Amino acid sequence: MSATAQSSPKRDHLMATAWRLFYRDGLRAVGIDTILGEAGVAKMTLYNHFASKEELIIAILEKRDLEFRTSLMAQVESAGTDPEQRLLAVFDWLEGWFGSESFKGCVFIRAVSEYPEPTHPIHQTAWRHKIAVKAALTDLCGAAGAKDAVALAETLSFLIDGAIVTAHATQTTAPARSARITAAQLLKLATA
Amino acid sequence: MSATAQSSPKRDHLMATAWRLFYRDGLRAVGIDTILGEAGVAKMTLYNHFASKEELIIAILEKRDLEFRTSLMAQVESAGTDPEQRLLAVFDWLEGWFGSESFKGCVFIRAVSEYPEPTHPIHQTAWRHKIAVKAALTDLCGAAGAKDAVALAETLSFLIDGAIVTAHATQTTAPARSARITAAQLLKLATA
DNA sequence: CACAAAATATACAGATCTGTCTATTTTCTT
DNA sequence: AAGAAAATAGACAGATCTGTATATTTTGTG
Repeated sequence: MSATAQSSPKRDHLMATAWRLFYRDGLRAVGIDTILGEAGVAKMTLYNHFASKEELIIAILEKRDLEFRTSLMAQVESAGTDPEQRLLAVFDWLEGWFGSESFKGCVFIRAVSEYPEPTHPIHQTAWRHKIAVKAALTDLCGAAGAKDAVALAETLSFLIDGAIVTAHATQTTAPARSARITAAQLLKLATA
Repeated sequence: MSATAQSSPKRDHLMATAWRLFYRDGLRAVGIDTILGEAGVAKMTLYNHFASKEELIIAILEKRDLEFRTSLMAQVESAGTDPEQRLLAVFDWLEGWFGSESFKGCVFIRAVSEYPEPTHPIHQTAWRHKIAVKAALTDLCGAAGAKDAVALAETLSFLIDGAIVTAHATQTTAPARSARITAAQLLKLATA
């Protein structure tokens, strides 16, 4: 068995189960044995696919990053061609996410929180997601005519992360609407 | 010994040591034995002052909430009487915090992240801090003439939380400046 | 000094943690 | 069907975790 194989039914199933438990309860809170029991997979199968729990977590975070951004950009595309509507579609997407059954905040913020040392591989992997999202926002801001797209994208990133944390703790979708209204105001200011 | 005693040299020392380690490494990452070893205190002393690790964490969070808000409001007071300057002083305070030696983000966001279930006592205690800060912001927004002080305070809360997470992961103070500029813009909009 | 409260050391329980090892069985490919 | 690859069960190591029990020593106060 090659430890570098990137896909296999067992590996995928393991990652799916681990993802569900990690997201629900926390990265440190969930032990390997719990994941294996829930997935119905032998311990050696896990360690043949991943060198350690840490590498399992990193693989899951990278997978989630792709899924997250793919889903988000799909909503942006579905918003049509108007640049402002495309940017605001991000917040509509947030609203849907906040309202989903198992919503428990942002796993990347939570990973950064659980592994607070910025040099830690998990911390760095999680933060790369935020950088990628900010890059996408920068494109949308630029397309919408913002004079300083980088600055607006950073501000919207703050707004989004704050809204996510609040939506998590309060179990409401309202933060998405508040953030959307503010985003529209800020875009107007940034293009004036 | 009364388990409800609210202060004693040993108890204070234990809380100070635990706070330092919890904040540096995470709540779940730090074990009781590590705290006791670092503090040079016997295990039974801890359990005579706190019913459990969970109660120790809650006591620390409540103490930090008070210290945090006291420090923040002191900076607001030092900004004088101009309502706009008082509100913006919050962001100057953030900048100083972000630049401090041991800055590792917001322990309350991190506690919410580590205990993601909203009904968990630690989660709830941490979130009460955010509610209290938002209440203080609402006062400042109202004094500054915001038409909808509650809405502006919520938006500024998002902005602040996002800036904190970014400052943590990037180890920079710049997010405080960015957030300050945006806050000034939003205040202007909210009073127009 | 004498008494009471607080803190101590130490051992212990029982669970849990990540990761390894081995031997067997299943599954897939040719 | 035969051989290779993957997955299995299960024991095991060694550390760590929270919390308890007990007996002793220190500390503070009258």
